[in-house]
Amino acid sequence: MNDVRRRKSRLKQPQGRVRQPPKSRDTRGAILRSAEALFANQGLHGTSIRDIAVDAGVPPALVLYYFQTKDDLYQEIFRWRSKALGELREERLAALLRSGTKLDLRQVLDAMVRPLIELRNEPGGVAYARLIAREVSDPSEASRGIIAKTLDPIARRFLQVLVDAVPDLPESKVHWAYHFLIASLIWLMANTGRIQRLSEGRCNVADPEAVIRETVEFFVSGIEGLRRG
Amino acid sequence: MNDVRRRKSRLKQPQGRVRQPPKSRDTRGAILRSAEALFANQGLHGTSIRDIAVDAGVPPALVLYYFQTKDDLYQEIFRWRSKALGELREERLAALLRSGTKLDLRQVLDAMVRPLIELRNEPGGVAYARLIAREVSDPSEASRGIIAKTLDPIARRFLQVLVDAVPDLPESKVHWAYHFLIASLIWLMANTGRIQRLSEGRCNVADPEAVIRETVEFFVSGIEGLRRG
DNA sequence: GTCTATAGTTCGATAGAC
DNA sequence: GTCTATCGAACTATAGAC
Repeated sequence: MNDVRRRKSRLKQPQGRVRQPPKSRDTRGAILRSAEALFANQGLHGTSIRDIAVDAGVPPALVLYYFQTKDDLYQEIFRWRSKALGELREERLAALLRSGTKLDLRQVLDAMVRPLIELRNEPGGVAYARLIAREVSDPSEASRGIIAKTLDPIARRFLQVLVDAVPDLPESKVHWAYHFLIASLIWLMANTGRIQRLSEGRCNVADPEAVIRETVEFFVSGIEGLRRG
Repeated sequence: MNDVRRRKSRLKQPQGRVRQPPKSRDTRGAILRSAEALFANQGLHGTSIRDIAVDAGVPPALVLYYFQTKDDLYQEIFRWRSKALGELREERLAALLRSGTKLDLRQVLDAMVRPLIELRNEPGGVAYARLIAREVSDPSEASRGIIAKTLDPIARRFLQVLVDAVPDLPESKVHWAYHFLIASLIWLMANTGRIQRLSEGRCNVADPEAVIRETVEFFVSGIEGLRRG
């Protein structure tokens, strides 16, 4: 008894103490951040617990003290990160729906694109974006269910808003356009350096505003073009 | 002496025999095909030599008899497959340039899209497409150099043809459009099932002709739309 | 909470019989 | 060419001292 498995209690941190000392050197956070960066760049199977421990500056056993298994750690990164991003995206979507009956295509696309591209402006955001891109592109991700839980619900709602924003276009066309946009966002989030390499600087991938502008502009153009027939 | 490392000689197969018997049960090919499928679905690090051996129905030692290391096997898949695909794409590109001075945007995009989507029509093509998508999306692929060697050269030439086909559009806009198209192709090649899931059948991903038609149509629309300003 | 030490497994790769 | 057997290293995870 006194089972090792009950670790949910640690979610409310110091627990037996009302006020923690100078900030006890956030070990759990350090592990999460190291894991995120390494998983993003080398993948789940390409990263060992030792890699993470070394990067975080802790012994390997401590990694499994905070997160019971490697897979739990992997999942926890998404639980940890997806909350803020999900809420931001919900907010943008709600703002769209609040703004009256007339849905502006450009605004819809901006609301879809901006939160994902602006991930890079926050610490660790580049790694998290890359991790999402990796997970959503992995044919074997279904068993983990991360995408189905964190991304699919809001994706469906954006998709519906997009359909409503272009009522005179057949639904299937809107769906295709949506998936081309999703693909482009994933590609931008993976950010492997190939765009920079092939475009030889003509595409300023480093500037988030430029990326958002070009992306929205192109997909507005594509969708509006389909409307005109 | 009698070094184990000189295996290049096996590239010209039976070697000491002018005519092989009934077709000696192509072991090397079976290993390549199993490896391709497993690497495509589970990744390089997610697949073990034992996995491959079991799938191919041979003992693990035989895998490393034909391919000296796991990484060599991985590389060899691309050397083996990329030849035919590369030549097909070169052909399409050459046909474009032969057809006179006036480059038709729709034909250029078709030449880019079709060979990659039609990969699925050949045996093992789905797995190879998925493998390309995985490799090109991996931030750590640079060390292997596979993309730089097999994909980048022809990508640059298609990019140039596309620029020439839309002379009245700023180069940077053409580059952005090109990368959005590449992203969409990668996403279609990865084929994780998410398009099918989110579109609930409205996008017929299973039909190659439909995929090509929708893709070319949308990107023609996007690029033509930008021209009109 | 943090650490050392290590159990138990699986890995890539090799040796050598046939 | 094909096989069995196995080495040494790396892996995930656990035990237990502090």
